[in-house]
Amino acid sequence: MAGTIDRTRYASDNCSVGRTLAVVGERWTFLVLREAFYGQRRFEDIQSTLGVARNVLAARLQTLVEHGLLVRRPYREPGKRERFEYRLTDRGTDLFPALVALMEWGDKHLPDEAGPPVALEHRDCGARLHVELVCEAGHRGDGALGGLTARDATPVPGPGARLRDDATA
Amino acid sequence: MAGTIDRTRYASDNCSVGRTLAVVGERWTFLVLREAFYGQRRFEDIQSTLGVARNVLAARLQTLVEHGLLVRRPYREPGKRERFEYRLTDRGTDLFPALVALMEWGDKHLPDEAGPPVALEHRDCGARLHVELVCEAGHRGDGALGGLTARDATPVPGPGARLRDDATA
DNA sequence: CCATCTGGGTTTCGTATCGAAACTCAGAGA
DNA sequence: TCTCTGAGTTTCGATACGAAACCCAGATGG
Repeated sequence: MAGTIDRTRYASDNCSVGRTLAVVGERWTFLVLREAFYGQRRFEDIQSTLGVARNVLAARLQTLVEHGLLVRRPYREPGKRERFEYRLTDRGTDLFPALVALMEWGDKHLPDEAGPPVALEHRDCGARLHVELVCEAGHRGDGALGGLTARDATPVPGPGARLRDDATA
Repeated sequence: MAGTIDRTRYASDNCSVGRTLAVVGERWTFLVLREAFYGQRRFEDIQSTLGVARNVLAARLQTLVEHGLLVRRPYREPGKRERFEYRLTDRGTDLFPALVALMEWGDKHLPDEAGPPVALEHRDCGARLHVELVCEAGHRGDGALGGLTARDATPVPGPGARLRDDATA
């Protein structure tokens, strides 16, 4: 894994991690998405369970809508006036593996004495779900589930890699 | 996936996602870790490739060391004085799947016209690596690689789940 | 043995973001 | 008409961030 993206040659400012974090890297964004994954859709519900400041929540919801991770859509309960709720789009649900990866790291390295507060079950069979690094060729690693680790990975410059302005020829 | 953690009953402040983000959720932290995964170890190198302010980099490195994701260790090049470098610990490399998940989301949803700037290869066989949601029972999904999606996942309260203070009996 | 260079930071100070609490707004119900 | 409610917006003090200057210690050169 080490040393395989030569930073004396390749720029770092067009990285997909950086671009992703520009969208979801602010303080409360992932927690808002977590609540969305748990089915929370309304401003008041998210605000009260999360305890986030209302102006900050408004700002986060707005940028998530702008970037297409949530859609703001009207709803109306009987006898109530029309209001708005926020629902995950496919773009939003695609971030689920990242959220689960963060959760699993916390479960392992910052454990609550009582155990994990949330577990993920396969809807169809009830077994536990995990995030894993897998090889397209189907090779398995040493992990409990056969997942690979960072030590099995070699990052290589892809087609979108750009040279640094000051790269030596 | 929807509505399965009842937030009128369960507290949100002991979530593993939240605890993880308290450690790695600040602005530059993931980018510092990314450079660490690419083999960068020295303050000057990280600072110049990332363009982060030096005081902020110093602060991020310090909290990553405090939380055990990096170790600060001395090194000495011949004819130079002793200096320090930062190396990933196992605790740090365990965050690799989260980083890859963020990268893959960016590759898919915020693509560079030229393609991904970085690809991951399996060190042993050269095939591409990906992050996937997998079922412990081995069930496969519809994805290209058989990975599951958020829609296959049901979050359920785990042993560490705590009731809200104001939860109704 | 004095000056300079270098890696790895710390200080200072101005700007941007966050958090808490108060305020707004519109439509439903009494 | 008065009040309630969900969904925000405004205001203002407290943090965090960014740029640039400064510092420190041990090579290295003259």
